[in-house]
Amino acid sequence: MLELRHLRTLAALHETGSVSRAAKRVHLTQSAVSHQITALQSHYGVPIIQRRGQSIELTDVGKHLVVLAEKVLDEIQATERDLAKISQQASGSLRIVLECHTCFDWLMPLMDEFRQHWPDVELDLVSGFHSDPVKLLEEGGADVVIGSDHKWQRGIVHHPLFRFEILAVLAPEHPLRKKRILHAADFADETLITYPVPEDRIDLILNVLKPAGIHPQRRTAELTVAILQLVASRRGVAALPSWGIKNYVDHDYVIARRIGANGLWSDLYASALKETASRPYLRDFLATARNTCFATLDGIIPLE
Amino acid sequence: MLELRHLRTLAALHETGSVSRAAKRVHLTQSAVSHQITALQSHYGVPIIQRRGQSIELTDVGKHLVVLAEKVLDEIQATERDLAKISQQASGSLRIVLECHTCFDWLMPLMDEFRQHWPDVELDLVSGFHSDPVKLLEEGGADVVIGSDHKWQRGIVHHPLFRFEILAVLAPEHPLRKKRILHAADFADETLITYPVPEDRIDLILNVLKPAGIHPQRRTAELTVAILQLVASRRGVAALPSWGIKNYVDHDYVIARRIGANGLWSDLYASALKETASRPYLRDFLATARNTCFATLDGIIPLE
DNA sequence: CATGACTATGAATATCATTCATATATTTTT
DNA sequence: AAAAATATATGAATGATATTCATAGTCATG
Repeated sequence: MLELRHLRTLAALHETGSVSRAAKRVHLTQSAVSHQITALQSHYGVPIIQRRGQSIELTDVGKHLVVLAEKVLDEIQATERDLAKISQQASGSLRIVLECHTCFDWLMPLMDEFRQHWPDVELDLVSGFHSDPVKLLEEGGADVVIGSDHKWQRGIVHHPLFRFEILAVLAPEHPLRKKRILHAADFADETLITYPVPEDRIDLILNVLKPAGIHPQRRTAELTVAILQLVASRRGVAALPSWGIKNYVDHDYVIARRIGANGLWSDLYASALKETASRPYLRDFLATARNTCFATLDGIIPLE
Repeated sequence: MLELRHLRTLAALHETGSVSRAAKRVHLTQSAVSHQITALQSHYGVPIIQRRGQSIELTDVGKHLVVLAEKVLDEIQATERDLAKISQQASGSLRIVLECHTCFDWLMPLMDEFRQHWPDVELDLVSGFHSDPVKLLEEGGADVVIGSDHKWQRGIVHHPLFRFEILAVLAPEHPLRKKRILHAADFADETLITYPVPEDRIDLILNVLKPAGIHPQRRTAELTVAILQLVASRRGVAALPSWGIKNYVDHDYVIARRIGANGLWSDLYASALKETASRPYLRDFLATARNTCFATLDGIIPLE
């Protein structure tokens, strides 16, 4: 018999277009998802997915079920919000610390949506730079930290959001355009354009350049668009999330190159105090964050 | 985590107003439903039902979940109809044989609804009296029989619908009004008004009067209203399903009395050939039949 | 053609829902 | 008032079945 678990994986299947990625998305093994699919298919007596070489495609029946899944899962989320309101767990504060500057791109629309759903929650973005954001949580100055730190700490829970690739961004006519993959040495004579944060918070420097003993010039800008403008006008190169630059790359405003043979990847977590993490509105925030990210951001991979 | 199974029992809980009846409705034990409730309550951290002495009442939270459940379950049913249409399993015939005359009361609106959902299914009511309706199934003259027969037969499946009580119906000023419970002997000098079917198809005669050697006079009428009119005008007494006479009893047009200490009960099944029973539209028909019956008919009890 | 990435499948395992047995609570009956 | 009947709750045992594990098959790519 049909269960919500099936609808959840169906939705993930649609989002990710792959059994194994969908499995990660719903925190199962690839095998489990495969079994679920076969179970569904034998239940309805018709195929639901079709192998398309590498990845998979949903059949007509599959698509109908996905439509159902999205509708139903949304409705469930909505009534769970209602339940929180009824039981008066719908107020409190949600002060967000953002370690990843580019993330503001997807966070802003998300915050707008959140504000509508939880009008009684005090929503804020904690501005400024914070050397130890987790300390901020403990001191009560913030409620969630969105960043890549996830070392175990007493009383703190880290909710995995997603993994994304950081690409080098160049002007279209930049000499390095001829290389498909860039390495540390390629950055030696470049000016690196970054957000105005310390070196140890920039993955490219921390994980690639510094280990190779390369220390390029730096120049900073506050906004992603500003960085891209500088790159496009050949003032230097940058390293940004693939989804943050997709539009600009698609329009040939800049070009993007992989960094290192396997690429430079970063993981994003939402961290909170154990107690605050159980609040309905925070759970809802995280759920919708994941939903919208997987729906709107290209090339991201589920974590865990 | 919430699953459809929870929503299904929640809906049953709402319909039946009792844990044990809901359990029967979803084919589980009372214990299982009780466990499900406690699981849900601990998941949401709030009570969902409240004991009201004998039966139970849903809390505010519970009611919200029921609303969700009904919406979601309807949507699932609707898309499952769509799936059948896509995979071209939405045509065929549904010819219904009705052994229980009163059932026409709930069957007619159901047929109207069904016709909208399955426009390509040839829907018919097989009229006339049939001594061996199951034979009709095997001969291909009908697709479903709605009646109380459910003895095992090769190739036939009996889907339980519900159990209902058959009450004696009297004119309000009938002398027998003084008795709370009627027994076989009470019918000795009465005229029994029935549908025009053989004696062995009338539960009162078969299970109560004949064993007691009582053979009252009989008079027949085709329609339930006609029978009730005859009863009201003191031409005799009748024995009809409790839900079939509820409106008339509530308006004091007639009165109803239990037959025998434990009452006279009858079970209703929908029987079909094994192969036809697997058709999507037939499964849908049975599901909606149960749904509408439990929603609209008073005093019926889930079977099995 | 070898290698890596993805999916399918049967068997083993683990989880968790359900049942069983029993206790508690409430209403009805005598 | 006590007893019987009816309804629900609960812990332990059971059973079902979803998930994982181990492995083989498929498809792309350099």
